[in-house]
Amino acid sequence: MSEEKRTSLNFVEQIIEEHNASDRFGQKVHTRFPPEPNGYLHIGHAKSIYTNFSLAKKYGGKTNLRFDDTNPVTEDTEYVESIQEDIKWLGFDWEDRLFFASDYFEQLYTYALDLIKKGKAYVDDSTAEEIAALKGTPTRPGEPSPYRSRTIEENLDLFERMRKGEFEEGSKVLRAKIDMSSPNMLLRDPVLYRIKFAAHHRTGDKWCIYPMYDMAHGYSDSIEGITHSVCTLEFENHRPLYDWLIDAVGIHHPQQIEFSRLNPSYMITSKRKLRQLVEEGHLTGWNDPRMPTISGLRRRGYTPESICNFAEKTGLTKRDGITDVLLLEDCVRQHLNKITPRMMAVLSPLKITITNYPEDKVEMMEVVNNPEDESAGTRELPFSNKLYIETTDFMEDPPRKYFRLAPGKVVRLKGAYIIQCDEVIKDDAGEIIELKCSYIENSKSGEDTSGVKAKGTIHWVSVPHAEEVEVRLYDRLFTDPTPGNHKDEDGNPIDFKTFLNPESLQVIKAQVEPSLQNARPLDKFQFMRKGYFCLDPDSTSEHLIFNRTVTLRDSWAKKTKK
RNA sequence: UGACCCAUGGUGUAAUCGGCAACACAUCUGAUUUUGGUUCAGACAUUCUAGGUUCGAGUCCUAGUGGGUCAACCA
Repeated sequence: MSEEKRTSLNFVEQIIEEHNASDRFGQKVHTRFPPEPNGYLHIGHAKSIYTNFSLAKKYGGKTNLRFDDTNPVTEDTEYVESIQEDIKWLGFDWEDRLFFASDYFEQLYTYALDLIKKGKAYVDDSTAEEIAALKGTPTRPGEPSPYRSRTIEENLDLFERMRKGEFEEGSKVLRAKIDMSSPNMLLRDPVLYRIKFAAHHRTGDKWCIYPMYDMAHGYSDSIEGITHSVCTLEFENHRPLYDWLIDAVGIHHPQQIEFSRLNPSYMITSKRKLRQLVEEGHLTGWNDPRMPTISGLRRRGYTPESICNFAEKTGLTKRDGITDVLLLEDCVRQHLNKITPRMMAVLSPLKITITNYPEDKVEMMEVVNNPEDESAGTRELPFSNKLYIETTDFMEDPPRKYFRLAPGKVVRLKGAYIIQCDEVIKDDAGEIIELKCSYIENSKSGEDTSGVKAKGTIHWVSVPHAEEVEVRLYDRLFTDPTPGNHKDEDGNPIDFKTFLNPESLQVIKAQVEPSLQNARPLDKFQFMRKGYFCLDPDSTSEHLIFNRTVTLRDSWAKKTKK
């Protein structure tokens, strides 16, 4: 993981240090990650997880995992499990501090009674439409509900009966009594409890009233002794309500701090939209390697280290903007470059025959596994007179500065000999189907006395030893940097699916070196000169599937594109 | 036409008490290289605008401008 090289403090750390200086929380820092179990975690959550855990760690504190499970109709145990798996995979540990907002339902209920007794909450019989109508607009004040002036006794009675299930769903809510003319819409008597005859994934049928987010979140923070409740910018307007609710009851008061959410280009991080992609079958599932979900990135071949490094590098501020996805790709390349063994894999095979090499001879070539890591050692690679090279590594009529193979030209076979192309064989359609080459005998890698200079070095696989595997070449899911942010001429939002990249997945057959047979699910490799790949968990020993995580940087491709 | 928040290279961030605008990614040059990878060297900004305070302003003050969020019995 990235070492702490940052000397400056981000704005949250500055706030924490101010709190420490004034001793607001007794020098403690206790954070929490509060996902709602209604979907899979994505890269934006990864940043939040990283932020909360690393902030606490830096100041010697702890981080809780708390499921914000206050809406039984959308939440499910399936998500509770995947979320825990993802956080663990990222490398974070909540130890014994796994909580659920639903653990606090009884306590929350007594807070509600307390609010009622203090005249700060009331039961409203209005319909949702009536409440909305009286709420006003941002520029027009709201008006009080006809039920706003009920007596404390009546409110207490009604609320208790709400809990007992005496009223129909939607017929009554509990609202805070704050200020119907507040310029902050959230302070216009927000709904605190609603009636829902729905089974909860943990409390079953015990409750038929459920607290709303604002009711549950701050109080849960308080109950857990959270000091710094870090969330995203859209909760900024909720902070006055967060503060009001806690002060109204008079309990431990955490500080809510909002930062701008991560917004990588060419991605979408709306749970609703991601669900749509899955449900409409545009992808194979939540863990499709093109998904920005943690499970998708994992299957794509990303490492936790690279994701955390990305979270660190994007920083913590209150400005919102777009983070170039190239930064994420750089993070994963950086890590994979250090840890992956280099492998020979020919993705688009062209057969060559080395005419002056004995037909039945097989030489084992010793090659370095990872030039960035000497401890990775070496391995042996079979070499014979029939090889596959990359179709793109030969050109019959090459441009200037083309360092690869061409008629009459030489090229180094990585870890083996220098060869020269003598003859191009084509089929009836004029397609090149094979090359006849000759090798330079005393040019063997490591013991080259030939004096021949080859400008280029290419990768190869011995035909009789090659394994055919499936390779899935992934590209970005969208063709537009901000697929969710476009409007047509009339100002109507354009469906983000319009920008789906039709070439986000290309499935091919490749020829790879035999040692790849031993790969295990999610093992990561660099396919020489091609990119980083990892073994897909759907692979069987008869059918290996490799997912391309990311290509290598390719300055030649960049140059020739122009 | 309300409230809250934000504004520094193409992008994301940094700049202590007001003191030569720094880092990463991207882009472009060049060197090295048995991966056109890696590595190394170099290039790339009048800090949203206009006033003001000051010897000195990205930083402080005033007025603008631009952008984001808020009108679920979602979180």
